[in-house]
Amino acid sequence: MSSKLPPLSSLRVFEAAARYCSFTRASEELGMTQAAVSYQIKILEERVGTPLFLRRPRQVSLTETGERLAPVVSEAFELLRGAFAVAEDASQGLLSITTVNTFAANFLAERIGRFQFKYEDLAVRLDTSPGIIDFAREEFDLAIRAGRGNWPGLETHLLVPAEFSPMLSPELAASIGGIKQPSDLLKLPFIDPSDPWWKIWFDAMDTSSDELKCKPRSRMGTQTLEAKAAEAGQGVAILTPAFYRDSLNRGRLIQPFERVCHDGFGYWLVYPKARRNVPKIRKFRDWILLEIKEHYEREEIAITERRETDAIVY
Amino acid sequence: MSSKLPPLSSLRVFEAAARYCSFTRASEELGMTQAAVSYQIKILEERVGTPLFLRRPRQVSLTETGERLAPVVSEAFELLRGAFAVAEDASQGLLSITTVNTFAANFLAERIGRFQFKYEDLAVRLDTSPGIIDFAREEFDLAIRAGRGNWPGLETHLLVPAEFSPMLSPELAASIGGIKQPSDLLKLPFIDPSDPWWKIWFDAMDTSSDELKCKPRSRMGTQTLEAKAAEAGQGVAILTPAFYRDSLNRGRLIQPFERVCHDGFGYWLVYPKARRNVPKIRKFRDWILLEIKEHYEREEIAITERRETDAIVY
DNA sequence: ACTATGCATAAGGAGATTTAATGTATTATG
DNA sequence: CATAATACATTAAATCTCCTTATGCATAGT
Repeated sequence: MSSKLPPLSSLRVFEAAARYCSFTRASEELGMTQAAVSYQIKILEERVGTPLFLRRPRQVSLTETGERLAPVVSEAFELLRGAFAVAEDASQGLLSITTVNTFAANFLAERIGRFQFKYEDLAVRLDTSPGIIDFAREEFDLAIRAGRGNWPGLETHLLVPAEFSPMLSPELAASIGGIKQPSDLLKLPFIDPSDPWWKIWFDAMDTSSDELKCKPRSRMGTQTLEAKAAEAGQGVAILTPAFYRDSLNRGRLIQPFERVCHDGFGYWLVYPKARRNVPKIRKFRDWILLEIKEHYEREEIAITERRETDAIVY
Repeated sequence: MSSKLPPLSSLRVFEAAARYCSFTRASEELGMTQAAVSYQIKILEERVGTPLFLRRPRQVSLTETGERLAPVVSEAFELLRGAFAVAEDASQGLLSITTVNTFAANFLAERIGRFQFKYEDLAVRLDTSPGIIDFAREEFDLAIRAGRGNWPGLETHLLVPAEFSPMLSPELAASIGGIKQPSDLLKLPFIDPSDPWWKIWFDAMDTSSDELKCKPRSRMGTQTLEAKAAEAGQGVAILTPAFYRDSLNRGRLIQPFERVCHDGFGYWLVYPKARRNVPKIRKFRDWILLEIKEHYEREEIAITERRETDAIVY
């Protein structure tokens, strides 16, 4: 199918040497010594079976064969150069992120616009899917996943620790005269009584929760629906407060107890270690870590404010 | 002017791997191990900054970027393959020879046709020029030159030793009653009395030639004209018998004495040592050496025959 | 469950490539 | 005309790339 190609390294040298008609000049462009150029040309000439350059006194010139070869080699290299320049650009121009739904809905969706505004030449593809992701197997630059952050070979940044605390609508709380102590919650319906987080939280509050039977695994990632149900006053949910600051501030949900628990899980930004310095990856990483930082700074303030308000309400 | 190219060796590997969508298959085509392919692809991916293959369970497939790159890389390599195939063919298809005039006129001209007939796909360019030739500086495959055969870096084959002996037309010989002894020649005009060969020859025959004053350097390469003059009966010339076998056989010239001298000079086939195995060079070398061999075999016979004839004439 | 297939990785080494130093030839210069 | 400057060739030694061997891991097929 294909006659064997000459050594490719010698071709690159030939291309440059032919352009300049000078081994010395070519060696400068290629960042090597003149001796190396001379050597490579010799290799190529031996391979082709005929001289490619005529050694004139103070310059070399192409032989007939060299003259025919040079433009084709140049063209081929131009093709490659073009293709790779585009490929590198293109690969830098699209940032594809896969994220678990909870994080997308409660944090990323409302902020990603700012990222796109800041980096206008960077298109963002946002994919929402659960489960783990194998970067060797799927075309994503970044992933946001829930877990403990122990993924080998991947760079990880904790975005939001999966803290949790019971939440409910103010109306539901008022229906039983307010929530004064943890056991009050047990008078109300639970939106997902099987969530293991309940036990952890009640244990931390030294309150028995035997009547709830927990599932073995937490179901992080489905908080969005539970939150909607809680807002609608259908019961008490155990949620990650950081994701619902807005609802709390607007009074659509209340978090009756400051106490948050957490089980070591969290939402992580992950990507292959080897790609940590790819520009678009760096851009997103730096941006989101700053957003997170600011978010928590504002949350500090919000909590203090609510505490004061709550003191009035209850 | 040009963004740097990725390592070219990795491109060749990529091209094959993309064609097969299989590292193993590619490694077979390329004659290397699967590990080597894997390594090269990794290099390239790191260089481009993005994966080019998705590692699916039992096969790899191209990523979007890989998909865009593959056809361009293939095209570039196809270009190169084509160009070099042609160049190699072309460089094999034209044999260019530079030769000194004497040899061309007296030996090569009448035989080169047979070479061209034997190798019809080989065009021959015959250049007649004196002086030395620098293969690094001029586009010739072969040269035929007069000298002592001591050219460093060049492969040399002695074609015809520059032997010499006086020759003249039979008519001129008859005009003084035949040539019985060397001194008889001195009674006749010399076509080029300054040729240093005269002295060597007369010395070898123990005959004084003081009346001739020789130039310091022989003038090999201009024999053709002297021979013509001798045939026309204008005088005695000192010539290389091997070149005038035909004239001798036809009786247009006679060589009165068997004794030939030589001064170490000769006609040589020369070419760069490094190119000794280039097919067209090998073809010509083998062909001409055989022609020479046959020429001398026939000359042996001719000399014997002439000797018998001469015995009758004189 | 077991085998076969396909890719990844690590270590080691052969060979290719590059450099540094030097030589040769030619042109330019004082 | 001698000298300096330019450009390429050549050599040996150092370096580094690339390849192989050996091994591991995951998946698909039996």
